Amino acid sequence: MAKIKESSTIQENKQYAIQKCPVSYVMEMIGGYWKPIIIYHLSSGDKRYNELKKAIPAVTEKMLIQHLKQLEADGLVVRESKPVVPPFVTYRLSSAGRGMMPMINAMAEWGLDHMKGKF
Amino acid sequence: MAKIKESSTIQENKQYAIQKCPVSYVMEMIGGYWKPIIIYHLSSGDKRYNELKKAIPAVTEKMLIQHLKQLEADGLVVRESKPVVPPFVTYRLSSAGRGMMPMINAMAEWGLDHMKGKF
DNA sequence: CATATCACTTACTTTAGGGTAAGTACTTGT
DNA sequence: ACAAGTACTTACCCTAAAGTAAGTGATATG
Repeated sequence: MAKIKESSTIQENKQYAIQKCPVSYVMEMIGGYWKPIIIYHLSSGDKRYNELKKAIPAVTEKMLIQHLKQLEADGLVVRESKPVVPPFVTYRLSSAGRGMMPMINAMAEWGLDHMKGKF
Repeated sequence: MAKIKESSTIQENKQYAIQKCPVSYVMEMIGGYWKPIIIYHLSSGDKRYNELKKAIPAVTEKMLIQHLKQLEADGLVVRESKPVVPPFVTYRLSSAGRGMMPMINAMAEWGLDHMKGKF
């Protein structure tokens, strides 16, 4: 996975933000272009890798798998693979992942309100 | 302000995400490293430019002003300047900005819970 | 008359994230 | 023997976001 140069100011500032600010911490976890969309698709139930791929046609395989790995590493998503050929892999939200649904809904609600010009 | 090459796939995908997904839309607005921190400092009342600068020592002036301009352009923050010398400029949350506090609080709550290992 | 204050600007560099395209392993079906 | 299906990997390139450092304008103050 992409190497990071942990001596850069960018990294230092990011760490600072993530540690000082729980909101930055959240955004670090769900901040990729495709992550909210992946989470949305998983919120309605487990999906196989290929199902996600078809559900989100614009995403490339590299990005899809990269985001899935990150979500898994952050404990938001659980990956389950059956040792068969062809492979059978399913992804689903962990309890932490499901636990963020109220937050996600709050975000979506504000977003929709703001789009519509409320406030 | 930074020019964007709107013909790139990155831009297309971003537009797709922002339009399809209200959560991505929200993150586009509050997704800079410093934006949540700026919003946090403004949530307790108006601040002068210099007060923000002092309150967030690690941010550079370029980033601070850039994020403030974006927040203003997105209607989250209001800028008020008195035509005096030296300048006297204050920033405060707009009603839309204040309207996102419940959402921000939901995010912070989940973030803190997750940091502490809840779920 | 030089320096300080405030709120920015501007030109340039670096880096992390995203994108493209091709390849891998393993087995079943034709 | 060859293609098809599934779930990835890998190597390389491009762009937008972030950072660095210096400069601007208008006035007041010593």
